[in-house]
Amino acid sequence: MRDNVVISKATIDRLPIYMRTLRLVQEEGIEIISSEDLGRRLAITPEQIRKDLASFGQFGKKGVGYYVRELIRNIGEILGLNRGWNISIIGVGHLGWALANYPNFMSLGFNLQAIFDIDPHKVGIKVNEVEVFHLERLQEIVTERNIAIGIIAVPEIQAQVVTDKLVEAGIGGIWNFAPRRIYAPAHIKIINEDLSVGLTSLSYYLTRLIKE
Amino acid sequence: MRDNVVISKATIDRLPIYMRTLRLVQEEGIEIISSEDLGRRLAITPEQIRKDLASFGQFGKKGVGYYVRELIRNIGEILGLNRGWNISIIGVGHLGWALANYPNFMSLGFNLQAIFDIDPHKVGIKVNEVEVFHLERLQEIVTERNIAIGIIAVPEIQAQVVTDKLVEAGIGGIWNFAPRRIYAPAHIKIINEDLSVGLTSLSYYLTRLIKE
DNA sequence: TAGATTGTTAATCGATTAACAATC
DNA sequence: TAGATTGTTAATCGATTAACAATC
Repeated sequence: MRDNVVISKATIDRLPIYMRTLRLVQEEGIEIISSEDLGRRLAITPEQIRKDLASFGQFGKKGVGYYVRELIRNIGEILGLNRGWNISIIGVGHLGWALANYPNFMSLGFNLQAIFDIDPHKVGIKVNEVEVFHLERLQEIVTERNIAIGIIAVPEIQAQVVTDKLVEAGIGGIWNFAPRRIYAPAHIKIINEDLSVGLTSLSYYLTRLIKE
Repeated sequence: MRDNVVISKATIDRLPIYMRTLRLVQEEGIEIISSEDLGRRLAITPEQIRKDLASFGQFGKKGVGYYVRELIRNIGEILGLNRGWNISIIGVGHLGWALANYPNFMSLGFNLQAIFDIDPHKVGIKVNEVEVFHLERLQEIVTERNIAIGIIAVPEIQAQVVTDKLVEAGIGGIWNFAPRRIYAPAHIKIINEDLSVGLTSLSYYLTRLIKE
């Protein structure tokens, strides 16, 4: 990455989309793609794509385009997907269960190492071949298995307690599905995934579409 | 809303967050709140909150603040949550199952009216008291029950076929969980919820945190 | 009335789009 | 070489922040 250039969150959020599409492109046997063609597939302007990529380096060839294989490798490198992050899910409710079975995480380079819950009926079972541990053992397992990311899938009311435990256990980042703000020290990166926002904004747009 | 003022997507996406927090505030028995106090709870600047709200009308009282009850009603009105939208889920995999059991939708004013799948083992069962119908009956049930929103929770490969059926059935909006772009006529509102984006961007930030 | 807080206008900041020189 | 397409700089657009008059 270029020195002292801050990359916008908007750019970071587009990189996974580029990655996903480039993989499809690769499966189609296409070896070189222009920003024009990629943009058409993504409904993103070619200028935007070139700008995003150029903020990390020169990945394309003028007059030619981008080598798909190489670009996938480069974006993977930028996103740190080749690091094989170990992750864990806290909470085996419906959502935790679904996340544990989400097929795309592994193909992106994440390894689900452990699941935690406090329900004695759940502790000890396996979900998608991953063991469910009692939350008491969080610190121990996180250290032992070098887990960097905690996914919070517990009820809202327990989200902060779990956050505190994750921080104490030395986690680096949290992906929070509880619909509330959680507090953690500044060096912990938090991504909030509030499912009610999407549906509610849909309601907003439909109201306007149908009213007018 | 003020005439010919386009409201930014960023503003729309903050309204559900305001709503959620105002409800908590209300439960605490607080009747009046200033943009300052609300901002502190949300980690959003008070100016931002006032600007967002002011784009829809004058909901506050100068020198006083916002009446919580009234503001909740007003935001609900703006978002169209009082319309009692009928919604449906397509696909009873792990994710569809989790969404059918998501507790927050109903409290936001959405009624899950039907679930669809093609698996004969799933057709006829009930998930969270809602019946699973065969996808063949989509058109019929959508019309009959006045369903406005379809939630796509099918595998990637089937997302476009399901989209086409939803459009044909006369749905107004689609909430898409399949990690790919779906195509629909311009009058259909689509919200994409790509779960891999959040985790991948977390990987990006951790890479930088841990490297430097 | 005095203090507090909104709503709005102006200033700043950031992100996207346009244009084009560089070059494969 | 001629055509194509990147990478980068400049122009535009949009969103956030600052400032303050209005007023409860």
